Amino acid sequence: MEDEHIIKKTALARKLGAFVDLSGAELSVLEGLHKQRRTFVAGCDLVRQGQSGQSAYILLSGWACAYKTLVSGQRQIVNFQIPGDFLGLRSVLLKLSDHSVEPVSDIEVTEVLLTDLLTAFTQTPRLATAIFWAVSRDEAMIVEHLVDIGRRNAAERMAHFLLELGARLSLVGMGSKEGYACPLSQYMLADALGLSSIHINRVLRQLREAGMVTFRNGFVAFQDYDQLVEFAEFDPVYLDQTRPLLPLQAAGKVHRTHGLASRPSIWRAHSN
Amino acid sequence: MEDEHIIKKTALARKLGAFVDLSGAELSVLEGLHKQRRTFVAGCDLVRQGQSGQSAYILLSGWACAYKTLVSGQRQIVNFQIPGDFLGLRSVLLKLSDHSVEPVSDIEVTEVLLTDLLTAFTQTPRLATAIFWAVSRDEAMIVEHLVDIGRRNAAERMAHFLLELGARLSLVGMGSKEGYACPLSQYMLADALGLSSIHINRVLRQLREAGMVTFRNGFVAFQDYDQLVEFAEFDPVYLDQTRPLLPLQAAGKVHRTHGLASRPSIWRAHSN
DNA sequence: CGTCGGCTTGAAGACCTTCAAATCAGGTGG
DNA sequence: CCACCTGATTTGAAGGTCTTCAAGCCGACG
Repeated sequence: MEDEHIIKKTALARKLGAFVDLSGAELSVLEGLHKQRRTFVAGCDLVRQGQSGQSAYILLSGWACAYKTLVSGQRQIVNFQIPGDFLGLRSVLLKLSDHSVEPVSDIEVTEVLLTDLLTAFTQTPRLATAIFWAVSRDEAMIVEHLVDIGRRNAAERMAHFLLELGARLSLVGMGSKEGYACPLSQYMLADALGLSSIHINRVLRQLREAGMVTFRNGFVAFQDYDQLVEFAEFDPVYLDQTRPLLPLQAAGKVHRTHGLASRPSIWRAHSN
Repeated sequence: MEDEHIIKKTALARKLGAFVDLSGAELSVLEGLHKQRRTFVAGCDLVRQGQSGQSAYILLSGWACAYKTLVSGQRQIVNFQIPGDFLGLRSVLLKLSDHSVEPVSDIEVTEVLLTDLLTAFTQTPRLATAIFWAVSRDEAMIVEHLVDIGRRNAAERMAHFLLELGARLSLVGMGSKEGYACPLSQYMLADALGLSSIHINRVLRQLREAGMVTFRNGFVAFQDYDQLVEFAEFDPVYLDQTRPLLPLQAAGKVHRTHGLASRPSIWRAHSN
């Protein structure tokens, strides 16, 4: 149990460690943020859209997702959280939470209080910076998700999504270039990617038959990682993981995008 | 000129004032964040995707947008900024900026330094909270944008978008329930809403002929505000403006969503 | 052994895109 | 002053991507 505790702590610390090396003192302040430990069952919301006074959590084990529902009953999954991620952080400052958070599998979390967070910021500036970085990175992932849905077709979208998850999981030691365990159903993928579950199924088959990636029995297996990266135009800069966590051969190629934004805007005009 | 300066300052202060009443001392710290004042011409990027060491700004006048470009040359506009909004805040903590920021019209900004921001946080906790709120609200808008693109059809998406802009502009005194001046071209709307510019045109006509809203000659005119709100399922909670800034008759109706998320998850299962 | 949730497949149709081209307003130079 | 040019808007027609409807399959579980 104590041993397990140490392992859990590593997820967030390891993630933040990718940004700054944290001292022992900073690590113990980080540890101090973890208050009450709680468990939630899959499908039972932690945070509810439209309610006030929600609290934030740090995810220790399992997967969760943030989503919004429309009056029509449709829902859109905004992002998925894996161990080491914050849950519901945005909703603590809004009078009413703008979204819900639901465990995908059974999860363990620790509650984190806004006041503790604010005092920690004044005490340990480097930790504060690291947490700001984590929040910015979360936002960058939502933005990339927006690009996914707005400008990529179903297959590219799926490919990009699976690659991003792989990269994130690798950072906390839960995945590799080979693949990872993934508890998501095709219905969840549909709600996340803005597609119908039927089309999700077809797209997965398409990627499998193309020999790029297989998603079956709760496991994502990359068959041709590099081809998939090229197909999805996956450029992990927005994940801000300096040293390529997956030792990519294609590292040089992957970064070809960087100069692109400095093209004169003529290049973009009237593109659609 | 000095008079103009006071007016500009009000945009951010007025926005934050919607969340907490700021004291004179806090307002002067806020004022102290404004460093060098700069001007940018429409179409000339302030922040460039893939570059490092970017700075953040506060927008004083004019409109800007944040966007990402794909290697295929397509682009996705993530959000639009109006006076009182931060520009490029997310990119200051990431080693490489994940997005670009471009002025839609000629704009005036003040640069804001990360170090100033951090020290201001330790000095004036209430101001810190107000700025966290503003950042959370910006994120909530991006999330709602994600829902727009993922789960609403073209007409609903456009309607929702125009209503959100109206609500935001009203908060800084640049719009009302009647309408507002809007410098966006149909190409920009297309890049923002994940549609083709041709379809944008058709959808605008559709909404105009339905008697709900007219967008012509750089001006958005709401013809039937309430009908548009209902059509778009526009629920401004995520903008977190407690007192309804536009005095809606439909206020009671608009908030009917709140209880929705507490439905058992059976209601959502297999919805698509 | 029957049922239930999740996955798979087919066929028809809706929504949106692409291609193509016309109109219109503003600005520029002859 | 007017012809010309450029960029933004508008409209039509054909086609593709994805959705919806419908139904069969499979493994898990009581």
